[in-house]
Amino acid sequence: MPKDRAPTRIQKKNRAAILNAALEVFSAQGFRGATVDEIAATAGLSKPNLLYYFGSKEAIYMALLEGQLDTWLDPLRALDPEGEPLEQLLAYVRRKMEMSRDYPRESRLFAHEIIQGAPRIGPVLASDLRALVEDKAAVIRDWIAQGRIAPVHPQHLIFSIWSLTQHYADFDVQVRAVLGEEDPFEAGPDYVETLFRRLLTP
Amino acid sequence: MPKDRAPTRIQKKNRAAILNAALEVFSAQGFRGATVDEIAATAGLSKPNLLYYFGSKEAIYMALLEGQLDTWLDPLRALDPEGEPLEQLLAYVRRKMEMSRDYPRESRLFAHEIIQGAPRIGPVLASDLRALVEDKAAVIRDWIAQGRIAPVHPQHLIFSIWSLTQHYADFDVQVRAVLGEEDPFEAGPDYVETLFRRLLTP
DNA sequence: TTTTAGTTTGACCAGTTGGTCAAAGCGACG
DNA sequence: CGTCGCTTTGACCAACTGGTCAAACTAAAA
Repeated sequence: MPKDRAPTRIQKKNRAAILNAALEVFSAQGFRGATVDEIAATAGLSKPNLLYYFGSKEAIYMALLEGQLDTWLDPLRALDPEGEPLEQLLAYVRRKMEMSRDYPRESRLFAHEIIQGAPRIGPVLASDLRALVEDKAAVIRDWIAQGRIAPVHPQHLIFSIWSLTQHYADFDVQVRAVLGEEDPFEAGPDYVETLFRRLLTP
Repeated sequence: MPKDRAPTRIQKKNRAAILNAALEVFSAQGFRGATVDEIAATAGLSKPNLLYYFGSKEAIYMALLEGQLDTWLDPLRALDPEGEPLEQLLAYVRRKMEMSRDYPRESRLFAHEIIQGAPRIGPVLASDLRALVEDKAAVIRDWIAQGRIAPVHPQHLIFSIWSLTQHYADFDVQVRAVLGEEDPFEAGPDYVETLFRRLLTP
């Protein structure tokens, strides 16, 4: 393993390649379904070489999850208490929908982890995620109190945004199987936006 | 393995125990994460004994998926073209919500399978599921044409019902982590029903 | 061109896992 | 009670998997 100096050019390149390969494999197979060999092959490295950069399968997985967590949470963080309520919420919905379209692997990575009971990321959910959601829920409650959006349960509103948007990434095969030729992202974003507009318009 | 006669009393009991144990384990760990040993232990049998009833891990899994598929689809099948549109759709939503509360393991079993790209159940999705959804989509289109519910994309409507309701089963840990003490099924069903009522009321 | 630090790999290992098999155990019927 | 077919299991195996290690190799500083 490299010293704790500034990372080499090679280190940067290989770490990035490994994390990308790991995202590919973990998001498709889950933690247990993935093999170190497959990740190494996808990254174009030998297994021992991969383990030279990340000490264990677990270490790769954790680095990946942690690295992706912010990307995951940023759109919600961006919800602006000072903005126009409906516009803010619909922007969040739209952003999540784009992420499902453009970064489905990231979504599936978390989906795998959470369905299995979040054995590794559970604590973060109960602390960071919960705090963030509570914070934004307060904002939503204010908006409701001011009569600027229709009254809804804030947390469940957020759940519904997550579930509706991430469904298009996590259950992609099913969605496509049902739609056949039609691209899910043709009518999907409009449908979802309309849904929340009708729900939230006072 | 037993002959092809009528199943013995013991056969019935053990097959049922195995399928229940398999549901427990597969729904928590996914196909690859589950081990035959663990399923056998959960069922209270030795591994060779379990494999006496189901020839392979794959066979248990397939039997489980196929056996559960109807339970899975029945609520949608029950959507009555002759009924009152909004009432029919909300009844479907309510039913799915109850299933998420009462049978979360079944929901997670399918969630695992589909997130991984439906490697074993894919064909069924593209044939049976697609046909059923197309059938019900036609009914919904009629209702819309008659002005009895608001105009929405029928398939995406169905996706949204699936995603919203199943979210409470599949992402249970996350939902509970965010809500803390509050039971998800306290406000959840009302929230979801309101959402669809506002969306669909013409 | 040395030297040194960082990089890569073939060979190997121990634990796990799906699956087999012969032999022993057991229930029910004549 | 004895037999016959279903049931159960201990012992075992081959393949796979995460991880180790010493030795070979390479980039780049001295």
